[in-house]
Amino acid sequence: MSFQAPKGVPEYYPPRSATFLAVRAAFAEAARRAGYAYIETPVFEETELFARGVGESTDVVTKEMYTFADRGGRSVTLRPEFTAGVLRSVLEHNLHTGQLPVKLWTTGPAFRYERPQAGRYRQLQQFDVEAIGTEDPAVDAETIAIAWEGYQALGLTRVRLLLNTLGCRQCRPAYRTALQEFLRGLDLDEATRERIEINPLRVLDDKRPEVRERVANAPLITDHLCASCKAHHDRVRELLADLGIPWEDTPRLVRGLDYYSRTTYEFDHPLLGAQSGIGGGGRYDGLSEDIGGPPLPGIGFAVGVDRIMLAIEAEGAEVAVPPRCEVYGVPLGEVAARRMFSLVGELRRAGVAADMAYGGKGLKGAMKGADRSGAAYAVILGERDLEAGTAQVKDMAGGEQAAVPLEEIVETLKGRLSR
RNA sequence: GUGGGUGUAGCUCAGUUGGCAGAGCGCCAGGUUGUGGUCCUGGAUGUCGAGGGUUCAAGUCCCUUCACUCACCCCA
Repeated sequence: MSFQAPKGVPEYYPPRSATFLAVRAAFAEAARRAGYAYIETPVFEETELFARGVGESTDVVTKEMYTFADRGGRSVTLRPEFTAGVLRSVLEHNLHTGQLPVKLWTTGPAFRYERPQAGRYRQLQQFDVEAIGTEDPAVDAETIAIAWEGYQALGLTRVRLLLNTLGCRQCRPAYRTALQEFLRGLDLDEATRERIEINPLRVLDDKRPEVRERVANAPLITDHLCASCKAHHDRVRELLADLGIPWEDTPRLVRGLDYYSRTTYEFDHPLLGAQSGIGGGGRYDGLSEDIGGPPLPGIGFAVGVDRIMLAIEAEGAEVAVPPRCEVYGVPLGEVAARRMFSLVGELRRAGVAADMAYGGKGLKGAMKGADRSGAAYAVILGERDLEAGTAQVKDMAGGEQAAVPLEEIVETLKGRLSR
């Protein structure tokens, strides 16, 4: 076969795909319980939305977007993240004119044209939560708690929450100037010197040891916060403490998208290698105005489903998945196969996960299928059984087998499975 | 965009100074014609990534190319 999946696009197929769905379900359940409703937004949007929403100076916009002209000549872009599209949809459909905050979740693929590596893909799967229309720090803590609950539900024990604040339009400019003045005095390479002028905060986040050393004494945002940002940040931390969620104050944590303000956070996993961020989010109080909307504060996060899969596998966490098959039918001969087909249908309508051997397999092959299906029970139906009006119900784990009248099979199996 | 590593069976990988293409797992069949797993026996499957070169002879050496992968950068 000469075709292969596009570069940097992970695929999930059985049995791993069951875990993929379970990851989404764990976060969806946490969001639902917190009063968040589902929103479905487009996978692509007008290019301009992302350019203005994500920020012209970000790497995501300048070199990572999947942008193309459609047949009508419009420039469209596959979403590199969710927030801009969700906010656009909220504004377009006037969801913000009702009671606030508007609390939403969504999930699906996002796209960034990057060189792939472990945990970094060109098509990445995210689970996204947004709370739009309030500055209440309780909602900052609530979104963090939803992500935290998701990780807990999946059995992940090594997740770290890194917390920071980036200040607001009042206090950040002065800090930014102070930081730039400090950084300009350092001996740094060309690319880094350019970043000092474009986005100086990101220099703090550099991974190279020699750079880390040089910026060790850089001024920190936490020393330059205005009174309201400081109060906001303190309250978020108090509420996290109330919920029993542990965090690490990380004053150097910077996020790559321009719209963040005040609360920013990242979830990190120590077993993942270079791409260790398994989720991240923050407040975006100016974003609505950036894309032409009214003043409308918001906060949200996205978690990376691909990286969570890697974290689950790295930790060896056992994620519960629903059974694929509880009862497996083993028919012998064509007449029995036809009867078995309707019996399997009855079982399914009764809520039992049921499958059967197809293709006229022999007993041995069909039993092998029963074994591999993971079913707790096999139902064997041959000519002798048909004549007697019964089928053999076999307990796959113990091996015991007994004849059960065909009319009683569904009830018998439902009873045994519920134990 | 920059740098490193790796391409051999469905999967994970051995393959010596250049000399018959291999193992484990998986798959199929039989042992057991109405019974799976465990066990035993047997079997099938290869463009050695691709193209070119050196050589009596290339999986092995040389060149080119493609793919995958890890890291920088950046981010979920």
